[in-house]
Amino acid sequence: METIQDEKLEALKGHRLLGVLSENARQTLLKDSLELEMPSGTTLFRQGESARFLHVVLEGRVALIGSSDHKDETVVEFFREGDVFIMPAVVLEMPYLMSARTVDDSRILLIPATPFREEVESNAALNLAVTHELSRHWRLLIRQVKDLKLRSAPQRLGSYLLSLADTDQQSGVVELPEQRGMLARRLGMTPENLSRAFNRLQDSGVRSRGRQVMLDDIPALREFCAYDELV
Amino acid sequence: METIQDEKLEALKGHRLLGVLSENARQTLLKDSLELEMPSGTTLFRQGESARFLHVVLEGRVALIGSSDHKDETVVEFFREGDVFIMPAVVLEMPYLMSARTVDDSRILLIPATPFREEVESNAALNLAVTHELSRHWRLLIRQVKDLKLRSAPQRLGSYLLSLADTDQQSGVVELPEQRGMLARRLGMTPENLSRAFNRLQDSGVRSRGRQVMLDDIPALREFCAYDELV
DNA sequence: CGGCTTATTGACATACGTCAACTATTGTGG
DNA sequence: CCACAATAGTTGACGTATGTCAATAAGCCG
Repeated sequence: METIQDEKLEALKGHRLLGVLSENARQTLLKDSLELEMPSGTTLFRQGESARFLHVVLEGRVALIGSSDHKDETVVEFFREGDVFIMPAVVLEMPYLMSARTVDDSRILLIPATPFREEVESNAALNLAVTHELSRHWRLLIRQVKDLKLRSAPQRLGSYLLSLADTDQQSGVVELPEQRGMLARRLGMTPENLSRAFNRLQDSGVRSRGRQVMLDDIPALREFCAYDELV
Repeated sequence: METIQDEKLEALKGHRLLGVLSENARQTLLKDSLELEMPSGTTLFRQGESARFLHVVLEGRVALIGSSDHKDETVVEFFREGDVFIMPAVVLEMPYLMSARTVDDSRILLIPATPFREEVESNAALNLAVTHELSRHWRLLIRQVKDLKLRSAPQRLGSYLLSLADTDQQSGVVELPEQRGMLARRLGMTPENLSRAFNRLQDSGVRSRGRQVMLDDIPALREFCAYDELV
């Protein structure tokens, strides 16, 4: 836990959100920010806590985890390097709806909620960037809801694989960015069922070895998944 | 199809989003807006079309409908009087991810996308209101994703009923705002399964006659649903 | 009142979850 | 670098929730 360094500040210049700030504003905003370096599996905050920090993934990977009765858990979404998460809770000063846990060794930037909120309120450029970011996030979730309601487990897996691939090609290789168990929960199924989903996709030219997944017939896979081009 | 009248403009003064505009700005923005009055079942736009209008429900009720292969359809969300929908597509100038259909006789205000976007970019108060609205919408969807991934069909129905009720009370009566078939799709199940979900909830004190639903034991229902207070 | 739509019920099919055993992979200390 | 433990993933057997189809019943509207 340390205050953010100048050189690291530099790297944020090109950031979707923080990059729109002036050098000065960025410095002021980040003055009280923290940078945490933590191993895979660390819990950053828990569902129900009040939103004290806006989080930015500097390195690594984070899962947002929803739980109902303290027993069942699911992964709502992953965020990776450069992604900002939990902004709606920060903007609305509401408690987190989910917990967050690193799924890789990660560096996370924590920006205190209040100064961030104040900056959004007074800085039009930042506010506009926030609007765009929130809009993108909304559309990601919409796709997920449609996925859950309209597609079977193997189709959800196939769509996910396609989202990692260059779908203009006939074939390709993708690398799973997360462990299968986590991926299963993100896709709304059990690890066992994820295995079976991989098996079912063999007919559509999907082979996997470790984290490498070979897509030998992308058109067939798209057909099978009723894959939806809209982004 | 007619240009919006002055008296109707008046009613928007108290609106979450449009109410933050100055009289002048509101007039300018709404000058080219349209007000449609249409029966239940009208399609407002289709998934994949480019976003030409921001939509505001003045009266009635609208369903956002997601479809995959032109055969299967689901309801992603309902919007009611006062709600604004499809803002992310408008802000990002992206195609709609869903279709929209009235589920009641409705009056809808259509605000042309480009002037709205320009107003957001130049008007800090509006932009801030947009940020709040997007944040609220995000959190609604998060709750839905958690629902779909963590709860059974009867639990989802129960949670939905609780969201309509005053949960501080011991019991209450709620009115279903939509037809059961539509509600079933919103909750991610078939109409047949919705019927069965109602039956299963009888043990938790739920009786329904027509659109009236009596909740006789709200604490028991909350317990059964693992209902989540976070809003 | 009759005809149309919507909701319910029953019988059945299927997808998915669960549990347990087994296998593969990863990480660690000798 | 190996051996072994710990963890993660797979497979099979089985149970359950939910979807499907068809028949019936209930609302709704002219």
